[in-house]
Amino acid sequence: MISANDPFYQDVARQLEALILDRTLLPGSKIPSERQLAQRLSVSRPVVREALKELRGRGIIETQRGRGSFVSEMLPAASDQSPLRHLFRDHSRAVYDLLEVRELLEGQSAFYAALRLTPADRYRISKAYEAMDHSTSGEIDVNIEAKLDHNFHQAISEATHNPFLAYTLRSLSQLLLDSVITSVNNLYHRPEQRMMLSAQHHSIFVAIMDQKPDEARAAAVLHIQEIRKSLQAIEMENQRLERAGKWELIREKQ
Amino acid sequence: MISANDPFYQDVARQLEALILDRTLLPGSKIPSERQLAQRLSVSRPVVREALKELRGRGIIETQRGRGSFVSEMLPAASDQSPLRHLFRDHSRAVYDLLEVRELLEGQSAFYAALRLTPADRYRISKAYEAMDHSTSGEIDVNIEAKLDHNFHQAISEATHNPFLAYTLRSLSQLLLDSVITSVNNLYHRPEQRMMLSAQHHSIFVAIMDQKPDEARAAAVLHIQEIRKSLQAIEMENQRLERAGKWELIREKQ
DNA sequence: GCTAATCATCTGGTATTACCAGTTTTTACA
DNA sequence: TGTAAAAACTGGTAATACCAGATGATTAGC
Repeated sequence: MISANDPFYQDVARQLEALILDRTLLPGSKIPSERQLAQRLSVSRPVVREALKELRGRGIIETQRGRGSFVSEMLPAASDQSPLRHLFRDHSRAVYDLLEVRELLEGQSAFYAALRLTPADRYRISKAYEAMDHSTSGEIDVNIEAKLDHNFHQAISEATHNPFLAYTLRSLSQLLLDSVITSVNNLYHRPEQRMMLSAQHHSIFVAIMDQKPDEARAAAVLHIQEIRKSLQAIEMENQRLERAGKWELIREKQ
Repeated sequence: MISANDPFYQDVARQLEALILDRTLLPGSKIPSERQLAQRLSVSRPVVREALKELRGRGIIETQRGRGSFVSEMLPAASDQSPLRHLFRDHSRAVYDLLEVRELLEGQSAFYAALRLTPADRYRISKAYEAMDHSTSGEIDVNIEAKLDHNFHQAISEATHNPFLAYTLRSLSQLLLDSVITSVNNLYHRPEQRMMLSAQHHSIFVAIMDQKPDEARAAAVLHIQEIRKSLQAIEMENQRLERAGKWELIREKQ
């Protein structure tokens, strides 16, 4: 129960938060009283109070004198992007919806980057492209490649000189980076997809460097579309495998 | 100092937060010790501790045993949209950058809404449109009209059935709603602009109801473009007035 | 039997005191 | 002058007592 390094109040806060986030404690529901929690968790009441204040500061509980503490009806962000994370986690088609928005924004991002390119942008995008290219031609480390891919796109979005566009894209693409869903990341394991991604990054890069906005947009849109198609192909393949697995099960029962 | 209704710990947290947010206490800087704060604010140390835990839960301070409490180097969101707010506040061309992104997303939002319209969507969008239309034809209350405008656009974005798109648009447009910069809101005060906005909302509405995606997109894009043009016109007018003001000043000095 | 008032118990909120564990500063000694 | 130890500082924990608001149970009055 008690972590060796962290203060008790942080442990308690963490435990309570876990109960809330995994829906053991539902929004609106009452949290046990401070005295009860202190007794059950074998800590003093001030420790519980401090833990509850931390959760309150995070906005995930509300407390009222005389009534008790309750899980907030609306659970707000644990971080900036937590509403987005929530959407991503709970939504079975999330990755496709996300790609739909990204297609639009990445296309426009590439368009404006090509249009507004400064020497500093040129340098930054080149550096990011080279790092990614260098990584692509070497040994596969999916996490690093995904991150460098992300960095390349971010350099582009920053070259738009529209901070809202850059911020929005960063928020959305960060979801894929951080995701426990590895389907997108798994594209890097497949040689044909990996080469495709690499070629498309090259097309985007060249169009931006040559300052051809329409070509840059088209290349970026195609890039996301190809990712989507690849994911769909992988998904269908997984469904075929799954159906085959079910058939094997039924057959063994006869 | 002490609010009549709130617990002391909330008052203390609020006061400290204000010092941090108005940059009296800079990121990375040390916060006075618990004992000092307790003494200076004439509260007990547990009250201070609880206040600090609340701030810690908000992510705006960090505490370490033996060292003290410090303002976080990276100040995270006080709310979901706080990074966006930061961009908006600090960026002199913010409203135009924001409109640039909105133009893209609103266009696509209208496109998908027209494409994917369900009966429930139809109902919701109609209700939002009627509320707005009804308000437009009556007495001017800018805040209400802006909010109803926002609701109309939100109903459309929800009809896309892409939660990421809906969320992103909501975040961005909420900035304008909440903004202390009232230039967009001031459009409602001008009869010709108000009528223009109303007509454009009508075009968007009709195109979506008739399920014409391309028309819906074009109408939505035009809508944002017109807002931008109006703002630019108001800005130029303000600059002419400002220059005239300066001339008057110089003339009086002679 | 029903309603209102009172009381008991519960809840979070505040204060005091004592002590512990980690960090930093000061002092003493070689 | 440098190093080690002691003192002072920091946040962390626990216990105790009491206060203020909320809720539920009981009692009294009609």
